Amino acid sequence: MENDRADIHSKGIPVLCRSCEARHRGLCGALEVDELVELARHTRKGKYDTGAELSGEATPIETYANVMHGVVRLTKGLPDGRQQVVGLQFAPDFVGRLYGTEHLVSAEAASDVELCVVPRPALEEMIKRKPALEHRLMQQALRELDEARDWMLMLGRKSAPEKVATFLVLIATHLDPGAETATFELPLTRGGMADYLGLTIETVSRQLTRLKEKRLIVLTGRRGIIISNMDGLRDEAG
Amino acid sequence: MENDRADIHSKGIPVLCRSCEARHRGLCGALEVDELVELARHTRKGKYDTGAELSGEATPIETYANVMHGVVRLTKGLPDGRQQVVGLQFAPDFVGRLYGTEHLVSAEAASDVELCVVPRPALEEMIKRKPALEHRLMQQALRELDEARDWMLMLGRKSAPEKVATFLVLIATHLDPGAETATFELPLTRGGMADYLGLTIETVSRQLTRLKEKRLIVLTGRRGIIISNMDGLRDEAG
DNA sequence: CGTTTATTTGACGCGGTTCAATCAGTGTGG
DNA sequence: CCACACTGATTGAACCGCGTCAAATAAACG
Repeated sequence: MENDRADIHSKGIPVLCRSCEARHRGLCGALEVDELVELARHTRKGKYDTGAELSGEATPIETYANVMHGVVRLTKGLPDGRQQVVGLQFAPDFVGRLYGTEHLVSAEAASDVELCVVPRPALEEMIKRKPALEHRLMQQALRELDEARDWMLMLGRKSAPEKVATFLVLIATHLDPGAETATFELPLTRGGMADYLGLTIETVSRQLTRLKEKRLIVLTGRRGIIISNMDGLRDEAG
Repeated sequence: MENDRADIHSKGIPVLCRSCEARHRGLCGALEVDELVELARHTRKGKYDTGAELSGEATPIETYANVMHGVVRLTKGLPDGRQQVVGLQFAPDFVGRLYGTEHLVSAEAASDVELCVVPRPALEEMIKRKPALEHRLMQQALRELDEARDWMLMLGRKSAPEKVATFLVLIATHLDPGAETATFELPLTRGGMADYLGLTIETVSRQLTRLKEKRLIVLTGRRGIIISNMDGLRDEAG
């Protein structure tokens, strides 16, 4: 219903695109209706269960995608199995290394995920004809670079307590900027957080109980969390 | 002389641009001669001594720049003084956060540096008229993002010995890919390396002497280094 | 040369990993 | 509906890598 109202002038918009955030805030917002139709001829919707691997490190790039729903986790691994999360992509983010020949990261579904998948040549050809597309992708790439650098500061210089607090503030801010309190489900398991923060599962767990004992957060079940004192948490984040 | 030969068909090319790498491998390679002339009307050459601050964190962005000579170090800091290097820019890299409102990193001259400085509006306006410019900048942004993610893996998951070895291999590869031996000056002090690797000066120093005792490298004076066994070093890098 | 600054080296302690055991939540089959 | 297994999370104890503090050494510079 809500969507119908919003799309009242949307005659001709592909069904697939009707409820896709990428059309508004994401990549496809740069397209006119006829261009959207053309691009949509090449795209398909892909559903993936939690944990599914979307693309492996060092495999050839055949498709790009937009996240329609869920969270995609980008990781890099060392030969001995150690791994590091290097990116989290939410709707309507673009996923894939534009102009690359092979994947430099592995992408997996951190939750149940829906993607809008487009073959590499189709998108690249459209970009050539439509610089505004590249402009959008540029904006996202620059934003990701900003995030990556914040993240590097955290990985290189923050202590374990600071890292965990930083992570919680980050997620909470992502959901509702400026709130003093927040209740939500963590998008990652303890192991996922550990890989994100460059810590071990045990250390993450210990830091969470420490914050709990300080009454800054409440842990509800496996994934649930209530941040009861955001400012206090921000102090912990350093 | 060499340059004259290369520029034999370069009638009309601005003096400033004659010997600039950015014209060939960098940003300005996307421009026709007349466009180059136009852009050059807005640019100025800036010289900075080692250690000079080019732009501070959280200051407004008024100019962009291309590195003509030397190395620019990008860092982020924590309130208490801890800092982390988040990027190293060599000629002919572009420096500055395109479309940003304020600097998110601090930029300083890691060596004596020459920049080609262009005011923000001049470049942004030219980009609008010339999508190929944005394409070049996109390529660099994506490359930097790739590097940033490698770096995150290193910061988050590698041990101090691995970090130092990784750094040496990286620099050596940058200078001469595929060589089994290399002699060069380190582009950073011990402190610089520490900030890059997320370590302390002392740890960096200890790891270097450890590699020296393993006969993988030879240290000559303060900055000089000879890598005598690149493969051995690669093993150490994990 | 003497001074200054960068680097090396040593001693020590803490933070975070490792290894191991327990606990809690979720699902399954009897 | 409960017993059981399974996976993820917590907790504890021991270890050790790296940071911290302090002192010695070496290189650069006037």
